[in-house]
Amino acid sequence: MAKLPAEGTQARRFGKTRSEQATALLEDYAELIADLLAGEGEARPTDIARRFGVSHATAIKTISRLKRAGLATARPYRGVFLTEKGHALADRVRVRHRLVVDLLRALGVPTEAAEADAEGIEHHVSEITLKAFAQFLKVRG
Amino acid sequence: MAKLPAEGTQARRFGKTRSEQATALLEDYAELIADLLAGEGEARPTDIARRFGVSHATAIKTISRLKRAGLATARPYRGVFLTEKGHALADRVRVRHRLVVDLLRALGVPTEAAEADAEGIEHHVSEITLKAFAQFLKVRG
DNA sequence: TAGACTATGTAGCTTAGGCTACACTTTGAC
DNA sequence: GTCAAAGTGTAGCCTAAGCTACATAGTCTA
Repeated sequence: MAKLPAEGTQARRFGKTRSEQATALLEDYAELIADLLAGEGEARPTDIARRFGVSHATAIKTISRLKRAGLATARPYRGVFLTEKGHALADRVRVRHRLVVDLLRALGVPTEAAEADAEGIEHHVSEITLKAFAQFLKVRG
Repeated sequence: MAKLPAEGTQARRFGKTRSEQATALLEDYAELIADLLAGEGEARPTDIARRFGVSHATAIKTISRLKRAGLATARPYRGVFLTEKGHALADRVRVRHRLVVDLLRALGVPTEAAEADAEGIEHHVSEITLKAFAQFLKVRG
């Protein structure tokens, strides 16, 4: 913020409302599930929970939200799968993640830190900023 | 994420836990309150609510959390003030925000978008990444 | 000084994301 | 085929962040 918007400007670009934060989590889940499906052939709640460092109950609850959002399907004891919409989201997220990590590394951030920070940053990068990142990486080689 | 951590790696660098998100909001509040105090001489709940685009009730509740966290003081109908700790936090946040915005602009992101994205990004930038940003800006002039 | 308007505060509801505790399936080893 | 271990699911709790509705306090003007 730093600069006070003039009276009445109705500043609204603040700290990512609840729903935006919720979306970020669904994005992470979609991405991880896609990775698990690609790498292991299946995505089980317990694995998901372990990777995120949360309890399996928490993972299951979030998976329910994924289902409600039309991003995933799951049958009891049969693992989680992504819908077409879920796969599309995962793909977009993966690309974006890659770009953010590459940019950070290009700026001299060590790989470890770049990967870690990208997890948080990526959800807040707009399309226009993403374009700028890509352009910078291209020009800079 | 993209790369699956080897079995047992206990990947934990994920989507900013609840408490980290909560911290981000307190940071935003501290920064805004500091701005209001500096610019207007006082920080009233209604102004804070308006700037964040939330109801005054929500703002008051968050102000209570600031108090509990030892970042602010407030007496009924007498506005909000920052403790020393709160001021220190606000200063750190301001510096970090500036750096992120400057970096984005240096990468070619338009000012508007840079300001907007920085609001979300800044809370996820580690010290080491911040250093890299500063270094890049210095070198690049 | 009385009202009226604005600001402030409180209560109670919702959703999200976390947890633990407990119950029920599957699976794999005898 | 049984049984134990591992995985899965459910219930119920907590905090945070949002809301609306309502009640109370300050302030300003006629």
